[in-house]
Amino acid sequence: MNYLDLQDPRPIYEQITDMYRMLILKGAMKPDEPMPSVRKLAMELSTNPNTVQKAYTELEREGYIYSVKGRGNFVRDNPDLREKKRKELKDRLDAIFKEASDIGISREELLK
Amino acid sequence: MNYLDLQDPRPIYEQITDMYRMLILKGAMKPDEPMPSVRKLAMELSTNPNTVQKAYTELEREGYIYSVKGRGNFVRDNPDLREKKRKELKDRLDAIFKEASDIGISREELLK
Amino acid sequence: MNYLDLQDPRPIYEQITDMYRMLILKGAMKPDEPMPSVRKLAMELSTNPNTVQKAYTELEREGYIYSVKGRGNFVRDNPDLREKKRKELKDRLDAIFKEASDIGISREELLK
Amino acid sequence: MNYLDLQDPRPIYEQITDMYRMLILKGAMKPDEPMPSVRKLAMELSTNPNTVQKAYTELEREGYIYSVKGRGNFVRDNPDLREKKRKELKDRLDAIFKEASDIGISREELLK
DNA sequence: GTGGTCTAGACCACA
DNA sequence: GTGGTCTAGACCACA
Repeated sequence: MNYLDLQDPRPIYEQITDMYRMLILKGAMKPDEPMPSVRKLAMELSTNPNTVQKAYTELEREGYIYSVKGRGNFVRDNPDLREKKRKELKDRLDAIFKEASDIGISREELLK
Repeated sequence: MNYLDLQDPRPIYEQITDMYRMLILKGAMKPDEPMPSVRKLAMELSTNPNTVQKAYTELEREGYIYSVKGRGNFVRDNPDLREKKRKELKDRLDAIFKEASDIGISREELLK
Repeated sequence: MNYLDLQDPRPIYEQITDMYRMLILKGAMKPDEPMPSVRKLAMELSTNPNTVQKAYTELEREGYIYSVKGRGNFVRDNPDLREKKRKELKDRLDAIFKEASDIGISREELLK
Repeated sequence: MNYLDLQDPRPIYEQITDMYRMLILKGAMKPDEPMPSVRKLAMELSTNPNTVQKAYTELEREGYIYSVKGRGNFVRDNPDLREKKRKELKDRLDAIFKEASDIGISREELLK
């Protein structure tokens, strides 16, 4: 089980979303598998339920999970997410290459 | 001269540091060349002098500029900066490759 | 028989009322025809009997069904329901047209 | 100035997003015009700053506004929003027509 | 002054 | 039990 890193400059809710995005994209959590309950995860991470709720709301908005009132949150079956993530990583890669090229460092020099 | 992009989510002081880091690394500003005065740049960017000051303090801390009391700020002659920056870009690149590999996307798939 | 869509954001009891409202208005269920028993439907939908009970109470309140103590629930003979539903749909339609017109989109532009 | 309707079953934060979505789409608020500050709007609506913050976060996510740290929130220049909204209204319209047709009510009967 | 994050705790709807 | 909304209040970064 992963724990939060208080040294990490990212806000707690973002560390939680990042953690579950990876678990879901990696296939470690399968479609329709239940997410930990908001209150339980808050206790496990020694954080506030509102913070977990905020993370879950964000994951739902992004299509990673869905929520059923009174029952809990569940992993969504969303095959597009992987492709979206690939594109996002590709864009970040290109931004780095551009930054490098602006100061005269070539792709090759960076990759080697 | 570049202007600030208010729609950019980065804080203003960071947009300023980023801008001057690039200008210096690129060689567009030479060692010992004077930086614009804090007040003048603040006016040009229609921002708060405190914000420009914060950016300059950060650039000084990173070794990009030096300040002379009563005279202003100047570009520092620092040949290591380019290598430092290359390393930083390389690290960010590797972080992306790791993130990709964690969800089963290879370097090759990302680069093509 | 329709099943519940757990990814549907509507609460389960509402999905049940919606389903039976349609079946009754459509004539797929006739007056005095018995509704499935609360327990049986709960099992079929793998949901909680309390949830089905809540749906039935709502359908009764709206005049779609009537309940006979000890015997179960039955479709009510209620010729006004169709007209009520027509009016409700009409109202929702007008609300959409108003929302559109507020931002300068005409009925015609929306309908085409 | 609009006030909240406590009778309204929608949550407060949603009433706020709905209100500003309309104002922006209608053109009553222009690109780069400042939104009321979180604290000020909270006072005006006699609600909690967190609730306004939640509304603004949602508006930002949907592309209606952008936020500048330390300066405030501003209306975004986003010409796609109107088309998105038109599509959303169209979809809701079609859903009503489908519901009607399922119980034997024609488009014409509903529109007249 | 501005927004953003977080905690503690209440209350509600739903299953 | 579950999630969702809201309040009150603190603290931080930024301009």
